[in-house]
Amino acid sequence: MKSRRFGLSSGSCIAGSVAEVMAGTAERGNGMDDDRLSERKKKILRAIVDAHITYGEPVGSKYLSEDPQITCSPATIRNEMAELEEMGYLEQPHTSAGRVPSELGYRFYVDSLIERYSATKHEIDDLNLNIKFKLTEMDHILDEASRLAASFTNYTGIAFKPKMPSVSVMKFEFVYLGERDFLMIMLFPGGTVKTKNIHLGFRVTPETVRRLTDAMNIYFTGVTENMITMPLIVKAEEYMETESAIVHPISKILYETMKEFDNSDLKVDGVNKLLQYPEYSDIGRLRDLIGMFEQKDKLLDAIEAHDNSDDEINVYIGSENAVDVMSNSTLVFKKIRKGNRIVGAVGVIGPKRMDYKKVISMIDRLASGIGDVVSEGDSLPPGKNDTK
Amino acid sequence: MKSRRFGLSSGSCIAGSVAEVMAGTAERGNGMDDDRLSERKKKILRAIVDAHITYGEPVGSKYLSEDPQITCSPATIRNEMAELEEMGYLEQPHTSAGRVPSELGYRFYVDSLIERYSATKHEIDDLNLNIKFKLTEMDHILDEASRLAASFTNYTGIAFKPKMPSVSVMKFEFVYLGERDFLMIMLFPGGTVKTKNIHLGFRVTPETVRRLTDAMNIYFTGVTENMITMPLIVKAEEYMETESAIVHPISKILYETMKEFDNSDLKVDGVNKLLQYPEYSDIGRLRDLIGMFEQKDKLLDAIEAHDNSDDEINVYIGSENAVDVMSNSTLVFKKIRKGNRIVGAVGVIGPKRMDYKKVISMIDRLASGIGDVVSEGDSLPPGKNDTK
DNA sequence: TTTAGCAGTCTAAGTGTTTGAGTGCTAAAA
DNA sequence: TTTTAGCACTCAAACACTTAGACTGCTAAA
Repeated sequence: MKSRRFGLSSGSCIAGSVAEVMAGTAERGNGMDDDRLSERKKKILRAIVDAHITYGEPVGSKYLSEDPQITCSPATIRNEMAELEEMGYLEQPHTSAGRVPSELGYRFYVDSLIERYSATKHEIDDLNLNIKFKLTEMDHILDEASRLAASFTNYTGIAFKPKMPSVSVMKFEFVYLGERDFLMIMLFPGGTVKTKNIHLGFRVTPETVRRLTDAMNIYFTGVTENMITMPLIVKAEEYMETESAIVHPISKILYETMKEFDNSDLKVDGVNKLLQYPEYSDIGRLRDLIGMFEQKDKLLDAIEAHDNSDDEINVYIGSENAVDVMSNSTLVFKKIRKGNRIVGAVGVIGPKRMDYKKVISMIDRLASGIGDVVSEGDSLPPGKNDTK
Repeated sequence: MKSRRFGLSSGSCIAGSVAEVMAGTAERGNGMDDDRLSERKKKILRAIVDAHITYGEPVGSKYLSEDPQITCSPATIRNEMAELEEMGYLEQPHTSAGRVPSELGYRFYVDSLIERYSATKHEIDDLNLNIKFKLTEMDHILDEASRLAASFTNYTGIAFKPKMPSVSVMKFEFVYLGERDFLMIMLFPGGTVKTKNIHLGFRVTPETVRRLTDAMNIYFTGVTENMITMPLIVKAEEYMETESAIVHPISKILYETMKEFDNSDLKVDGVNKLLQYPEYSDIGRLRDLIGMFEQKDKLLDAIEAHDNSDDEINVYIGSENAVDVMSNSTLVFKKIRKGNRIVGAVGVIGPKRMDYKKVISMIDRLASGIGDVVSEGDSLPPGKNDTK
């Protein structure tokens, strides 16, 4: 009965041809030297990782021997597996179980695979379409990015916005609504628009609001958060002459609005996707992980900590993650570049037994795609006519 | 060992004095006649519901006999419980277990309790503060409402926006950004502001944009979705004279924006809260329920279906819900009124064994509080100075 | 160096037993 | 008539025990 578990995919060994030279050297400096592995060992290791990713259960020698790519007998495979285990690539949950990839095993798999998977044309089109369609204003990028990541990979999606300490308003606009109410519109670089409803304790005329527009555009455009000083406010007040009282509340709101950029932020979407994986069928463990999504600081730290400068996909497997509730999960993310600035990151969290091929490819494209969309107009709003 | 399970709260019987006359008649017309219940039966039933809500396990006669409110012996309690079971208020998971409230039992409890719980002062203040602070623009009301509901009750929060078929723009505003780019700002009644980035295939001057502002304000304010007709567009085009080409894309965006109001929408927050309840420790069941949150239509139907006209809290216990994956859960929600229009609903979903006292009180206040905030300016934006 | 065969290990599943919480019933007490 | 004490009964949960079978590692032959 148990042997049926892998029966569905007798050809589930990695599709590619003979393993080429590995992609670069291993990133995380454990000095992993995959030259130590014979071709046959590599083949077996990959087959094990593949099978385990697909079925989630330990992989035995008998099953492997049925793989057309592997030509030797179960006994030989057992010998090889014993050596792989000794070398740290495999683990055995218990004596009479098959083997499971260790974190080092996954790492080998990921490193040797990272540069040569390509998604299907359909997937690419779908993804690009979604990026174009959904992501047009910075405001919602995080939301949509995490949602896309979740829906395209079937793991929990995360999207991260770092601190952006020195934003400044490109242009102010005010709309008079009534005696005590008007609308304050701030345009930021990159197409972000923030709108605030202002309700005053005193009356203003449309003319005052018009002059306020001038004053703000003269004195407060290009001004970053910590450049809002008393002298500047006084200047604006002088400009407003008798209506100087309006400057103070407005500058306060401006300050608060700019402060919103100064916090890093993290969106998580598709937590429920994890429910389908038996790894998280232990409610306690699931709760721990989800608890971490709630106090997002930890995850933020985890992402910000791994600030290696390269632009590549980051894959942190199990205990490679600093946070210990993630020691049974994998975090994959990639930074989003806009020109040469990092404006965020997007990725997924899932079981160590993650479909790395797909995830890496998807997150790679997603991050690049978002970067492209966001960069489209660096000083002008991006987007086609179908915006919001 | 098992007797310890209720040991923590020997006084967990309902705090109130002798049960008063029940609040109104039972809503759902099964003709439940609680005059059939003696005072003692009521007391026992309440104690059972209370204990079960707190500890989540069947309640036995011995435990009840320790309740200072209940003066008779376990044997008598057993007799009473047997009768309550016969009358349908209690159920027995198996012969040698204690009793658990049936749905009818919960219903009795809810109906007899619904009018006389009051939250602590601290809770009320906290809730009001949060409503004031967080909810100022219609755009984010759903998000925040579901989040508040979840965080104040510790169950999954939901917030619902019905179709609003006949909204119209109060005022248009355009901001010129560059040769091909400008910003379209639409003010809707109730303080909702929608901003769209427009990127044109041709060039425009600031003057064109200014005239467009006039044209739109003349012809398209107060116009509902299905009133955008060709004749109206032609009129606006005539007004724009040589720059008439701009009218078509703008009116299309207007139409699309107004259509956004014409869909009902549902936000769910705090799904993970359910993890803490043993009722959902069965991953399969949890998955079913969460699956329903994903295809929100069902839940929308469930809420829209229960369209009884009263303004009271709606409590749907177990199979009272139309959707069958919810047959083990309770849905509590209340509609949000703005003046005399229903603008949404807010509520929670949790186990049948829900802390009804707290939930009912909280949702009641939350819905009213949101209604108040939203109503503040019916034709003007609401909110104090600290908006967004 | 590879392979077949075999003994050994260990989990998962199934079975039987025990424990105790809780009931319903009966007969005595109030 | 109502309440209570006592007792026999039931059943789920916990535990111990057995069995089946999926693997392995080892050995000796190919």
